[in-house]
Amino acid sequence: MSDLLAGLNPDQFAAVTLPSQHALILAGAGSGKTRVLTTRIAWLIQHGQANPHSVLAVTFTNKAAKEMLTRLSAMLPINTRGMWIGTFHGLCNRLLRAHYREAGLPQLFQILDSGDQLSAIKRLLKNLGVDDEKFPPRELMHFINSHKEQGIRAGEAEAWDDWTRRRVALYAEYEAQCQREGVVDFAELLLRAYELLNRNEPLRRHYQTRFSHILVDEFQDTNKLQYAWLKLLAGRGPGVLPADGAPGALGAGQAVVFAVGDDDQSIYAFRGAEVGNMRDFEREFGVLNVIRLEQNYRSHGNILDAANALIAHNRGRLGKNLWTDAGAGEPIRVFEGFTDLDEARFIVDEVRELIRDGIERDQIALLYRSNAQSRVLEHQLFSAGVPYRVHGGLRFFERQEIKHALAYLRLIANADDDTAFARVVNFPTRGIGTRSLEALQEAAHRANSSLYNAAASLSGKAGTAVGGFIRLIEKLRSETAALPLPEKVEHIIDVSGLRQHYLGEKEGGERLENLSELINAAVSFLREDGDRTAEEGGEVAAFLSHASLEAGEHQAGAGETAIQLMTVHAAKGLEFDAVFLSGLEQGLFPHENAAQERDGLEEERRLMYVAITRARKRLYLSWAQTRMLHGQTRYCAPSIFLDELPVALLSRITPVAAPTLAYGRGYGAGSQATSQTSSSGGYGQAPMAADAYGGLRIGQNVEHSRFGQGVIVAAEGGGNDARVQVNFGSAGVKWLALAYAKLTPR
DNA sequence: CCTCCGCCTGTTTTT
DNA sequence: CAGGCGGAGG
Repeated sequence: MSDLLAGLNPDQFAAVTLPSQHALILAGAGSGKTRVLTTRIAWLIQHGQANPHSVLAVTFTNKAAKEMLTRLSAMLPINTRGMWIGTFHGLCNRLLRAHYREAGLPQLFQILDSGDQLSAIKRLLKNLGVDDEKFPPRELMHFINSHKEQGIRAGEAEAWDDWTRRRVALYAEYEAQCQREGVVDFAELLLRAYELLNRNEPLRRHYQTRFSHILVDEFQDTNKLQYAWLKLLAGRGPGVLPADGAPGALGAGQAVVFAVGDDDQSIYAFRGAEVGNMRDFEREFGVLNVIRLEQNYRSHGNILDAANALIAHNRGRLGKNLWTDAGAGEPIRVFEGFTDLDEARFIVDEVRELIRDGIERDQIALLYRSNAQSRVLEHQLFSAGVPYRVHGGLRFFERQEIKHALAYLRLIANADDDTAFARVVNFPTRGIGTRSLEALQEAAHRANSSLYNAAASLSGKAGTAVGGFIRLIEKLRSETAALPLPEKVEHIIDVSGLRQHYLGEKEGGERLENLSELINAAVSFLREDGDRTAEEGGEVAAFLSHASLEAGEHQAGAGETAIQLMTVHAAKGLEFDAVFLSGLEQGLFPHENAAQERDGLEEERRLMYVAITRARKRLYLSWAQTRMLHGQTRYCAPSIFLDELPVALLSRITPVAAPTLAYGRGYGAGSQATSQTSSSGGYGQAPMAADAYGGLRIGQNVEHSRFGQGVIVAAEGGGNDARVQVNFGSAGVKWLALAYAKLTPR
């Protein structure tokens, strides 16, 4: 226990052992952030400055929270259960479950994930007869969520035009619908918890007194509401500032806030994150201690130098320069492909080479800006027989068969949950079509009741299909009432007809497996989080929260080790021995849509910074002169980010064209870097890649989409600047840059 | 009620 | 190019 601090560098040591004052830790990529955070908690407890009960630590992802708990229990012989360590959403859920009455919610309120929220909005628009052309559900959802994330209720929202006035009205209707159904969306979870504490003084006092230390991970990703929530809990909210207000002074019922973040890794502005919270925090809390963790334990020097040089182009940074004593390492390899296919082939060739050299497959990552780019890479990996795993995409608890099964569970727990009702009232089909559903909606709307209640009172008449459904739900409710959770789930899958339905489906095999997996998930939930069930209103409610709040990434990906494919966003927080970053083209990375946004380019640059700093030993950057996008060929210029990297750190390993072409030399801009070329043959110095530019050479007949047939008469330049002179006969003689013009050999 | 066809629209994503 | 969604037809 006493060696808690062993092995910490001076800055880490200083951060961990800070006196009980607000602190901001600027933790660079790979600087041991999580370690500092957890050791700080352990140190506070060990030194009697806090007890486990009085610590609140908040993260953004379940993974980070879990990691913190694991490390903490390895450091201290304490029971981490019951400690308030979790995600913003998880902790708010906990708060609302404990005080559901005060928060104005039913005990078994359900959490809507984004898919549920979208269907709830669609249903609302339909009920109100609103034209969804004029009010696209997705847009409305964004409108509502961004208001909630700013802490703005429908009643307080500003409207400056008719359209917005209407949207505000719909926001209000949506709030009413959720309230009636007893459901809460993600943003609502935070806003409700905030309002609960803000309005209920005794409760606020209670928690302010209870938590003496608040620790925040990834502070740069907090939005306005999350920051306000933190201020409230820390006793810094409106009306609770100490009378003297001295900087850094702590009044009674105030907590010490220890915030860890990296402004250079702020990549979620598009969903409301405010980097400005870091500056505000420093000012509003009178932070006396700002500590920079700049020693990087992850990457070799060249990689770090590149990252530093790149991010230096951003303005208004808090300032930080990463360094390492690991040595310069290899140069960064830059590859320029003729097409996206060339690029993918190169990457897969290199990957195989790395594997042959003994690098573990799961230590190799293929990163890209947008998901659409994974396709070519996947195709090449597949043909080469290299096992790979794509991150992102559909998660376990988001699969339709899982959502269906859970909807039955939800409906049994809370009959007012119209989202759940609408999802399964006719699934598996039981003859309840659009007509009957519309009648139900109508009746429910008129009686201001839930669909379920409307259905129950309507179906009294005859042996209708709707009546059958109601009886099914009643039957399920009574039959499963006494069963433990996993058996409940199993019984529901059987009796609802879901199993039968998927048995009869051609492609139903995987879905059936997933349904069995759901039963397993219920078993392991009870085993791992069984202690949560009491405070959250029983097994079912706790399991349903778990399903909504933890999408269940861990369910997939077991088995053999594989190459990791993911977006740069998804790679944040991870590290790999070798990283390939592809698609470094203007319009793709930086993405063209970013240009429209305020400081969009800077956010893209931070994204690039995140990508670079994922690599430990080897980093590849690549781009393609032409790329298939949306079904047509795009001519691409290299990303400006490539120009922002010091040439001396780079080694160009672009295929050299046939010797007959003049531009076949001089790619290695960095002199000593050039000597270290790719380990796989075929690229680099040897002139063997004659067809790398599609077999172009002087005298070659080519075709151009606008100028028609022609013949290459001269060539000059290299890399991005490679140009050829083509005689198009009647269309004239033209110089064409290979980076832009598409020439097909004939 | 289900299925098929054609249109349309394509960032990033955790909770 | 592709997948998702909505409308029309069986």
